[in-house]
Amino acid sequence: MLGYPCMNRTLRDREEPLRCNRGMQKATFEERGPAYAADLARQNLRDLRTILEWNNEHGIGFYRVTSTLVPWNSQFDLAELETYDELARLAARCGDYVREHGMRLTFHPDYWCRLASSSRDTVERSLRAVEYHADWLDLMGLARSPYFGINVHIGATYGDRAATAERFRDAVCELSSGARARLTVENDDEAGLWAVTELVEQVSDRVGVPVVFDYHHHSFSDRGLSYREGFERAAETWDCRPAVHYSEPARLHGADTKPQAHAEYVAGVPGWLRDRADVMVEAGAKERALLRLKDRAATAAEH
DNA sequence: AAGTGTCAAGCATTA
DNA sequence: TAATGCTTGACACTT
Repeated sequence: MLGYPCMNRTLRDREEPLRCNRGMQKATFEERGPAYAADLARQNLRDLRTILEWNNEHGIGFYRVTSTLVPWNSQFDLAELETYDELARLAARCGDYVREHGMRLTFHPDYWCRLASSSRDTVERSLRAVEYHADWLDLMGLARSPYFGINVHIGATYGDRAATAERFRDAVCELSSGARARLTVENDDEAGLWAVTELVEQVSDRVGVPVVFDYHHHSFSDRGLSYREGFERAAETWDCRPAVHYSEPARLHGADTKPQAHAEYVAGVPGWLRDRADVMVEAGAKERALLRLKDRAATAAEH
């Protein structure tokens, strides 16, 4: 399966925009509190169902859900919301649809989720972030498996790689069983950060967290492994179908940007990767990049 | 209605 | 020691 992250531009551009990432700034949250967050969450969950239907109708089975699905969820528990039952019903409608159609969802908490931080406060906030993503998956009734993963980066070395890996493993062991069962870890996009091999050896082999192979990031930290070799190392850490990320550098498409920047579209996902994994295509044009790929494939088949 | 500056959270780099 | 980039949309305020 192929997938795309978070925003469906086609549905967002409608007269009545559909989206599942309504949020608010701090001042508004302080003024209006969890009740307003619950109202936005209701609209987000309602639209998520429609986005999933649209995806399915367009042959897209894989989707990354935004972390703003329930805005400000770090500040309250879902269960304490007055509209909890309604949110639970709306979430269940999403999960039911996913299961009925054999689809796959993942989450990707933002870059301040730092489970290996040298600051204990940051670790605790990060643990909390993973937990509330897991709450959402529970609410949807989706399996406690990395198939419905919560994907994070280590994202720093704090000047001591071994100590950082150890803190990450310790944090993994602090998670609830439901959250831990869903956690995945992805290779970083800088040479000095975490490469596939390091994640496999220092995290996955020790505490069983599967490694999400990011094809583009691998080019910054390949440690001498080809793309295929990097993928193979990561694939061994999965006991279900691996999830991987694929994107192409914007530079390859003529943009004058830093090497890490993603292109708007992708020319094509390698067949060997598609055969073995579900591929999250991270392209600026989001779902339109996938539609273009399918279009190209159909055109090629005619010739 | 359209335009603009700013935004919860972390870290590394630079000035 | 303090500012900046990351990556990007969307919020919130101004015109």
